[in-house]
Amino acid sequence: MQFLFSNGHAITNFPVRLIYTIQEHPDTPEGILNVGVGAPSRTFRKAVARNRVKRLLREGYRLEKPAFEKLVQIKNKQVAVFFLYTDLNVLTQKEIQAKIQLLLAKLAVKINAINLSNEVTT
RNA sequence: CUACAAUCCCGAACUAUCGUGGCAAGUAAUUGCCAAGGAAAGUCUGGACAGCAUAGAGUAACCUACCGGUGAAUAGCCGGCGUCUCGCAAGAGGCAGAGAAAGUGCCACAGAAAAUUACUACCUCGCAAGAGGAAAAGGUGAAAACGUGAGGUAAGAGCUCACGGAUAAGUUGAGUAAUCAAUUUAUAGGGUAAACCUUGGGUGCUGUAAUGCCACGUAAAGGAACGCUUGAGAGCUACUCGCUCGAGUUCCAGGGUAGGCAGCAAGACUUCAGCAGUAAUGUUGAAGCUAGAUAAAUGAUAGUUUAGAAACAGAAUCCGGCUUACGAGGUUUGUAGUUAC
RNA sequence: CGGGAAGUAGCGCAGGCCGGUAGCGCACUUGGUUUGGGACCAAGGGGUCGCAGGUUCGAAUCCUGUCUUCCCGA
Repeated sequence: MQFLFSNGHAITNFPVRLIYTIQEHPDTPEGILNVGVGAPSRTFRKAVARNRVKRLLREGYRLEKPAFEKLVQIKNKQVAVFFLYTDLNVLTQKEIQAKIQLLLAKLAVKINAINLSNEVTT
């Protein structure tokens, strides 16, 4: 967690903010994908609202998961991703899903780019 | 009928697809079962449970305050007594409901005076100034030394008497008791104890990140101060005395770890029915097993039912109570308005 | 899970222990000063003390409950 937040890069599609790190797969039995979701207690004071936002983010990721997971597997990377919700107004499930889809597409582009540059240097 | 306030009930169900946490079975794939609330909230309280302490004395601090019952316990609940407010009444609601006759303090402004009072007025003496008596009348104030009438007196006064009211103590009767009724005696002291305080009763301290066990790792090194029987420091948990232990203690800079298991889910348990009790509640029988995570689990989509599905809101050791928040519909009660008879 | 503090004028704070008159600074309004503005001088307006209930003759102050905000320990 600490490594992710201090060294990770961020992409924002308001109000969803995605923080990520990409590393070579270390050949450990740990998973290749580590995912978390968060809603700050400073914006959402009530526990019910925090849970609601986290569930929506989780659901949105779940629906977009299969394609993204396949890509990471092919490229043989270890990716850590954290979704943060930064606005007070809660959007509907469909809007959040669309935003997450866009974010993951951007991230996929970055993963491909890293792979290419690595191939060039080697 | 409408609006508002209070009161109690309820806090959606089902199907399909995908997904989350736990438990059980299985080598595994997988399958089956269970999965937030009436307040889970606030943390205002009472306990359970756990650890530490448990020679003693004194002081302080805190809590509590009509009676009986209930219950593990309580500042809860039920019933009663007293008292206050509202009301014509019936009745409804509130009460921190011991002591002001142990002591100290305070009572703005007004008023002569705010507690052993005397301005005007009254009476006696005196030409007057003044001295003495008395506390009825006036006015001020939230509050001015029991109220009415008669006697009495220089004028007056519970000074005396009659009736009535208040407080305290005693006796008799009713009641488990608080208390009530009757009666006798005494008293005349204004309020404030949610001012200090006094009296009766009670209270060890800390909290599940408690606590126990397992695993892993470092620095058992360095610097400073005090001390080693001429006693540093520690314990008896706020303090003092006293008692006991006692050779290390405290600080600085720096280093290491931040994992797991138990605690932790069958209980003052839930539902239904009977019985006892005015009630709170108790008891008997039957049936049931009903969350257990550790960044922290219940969601998404589509459809059906329904008059409607919208509010407040998410367990973290567990129970009892209190308080606060809350949609729609319904129950009961009150207030206001309108319409009809 | 446990402990504590605050709420008073548009803003920042006193007053609270020991009850009776709510005040200070900045800001605001008016007037003066200046050619004009700022600064300065003088005068003035504005709050019923977070909310509800109680004690008292009387409550910002005392007591109880409640709401909101903030801080601390592990």
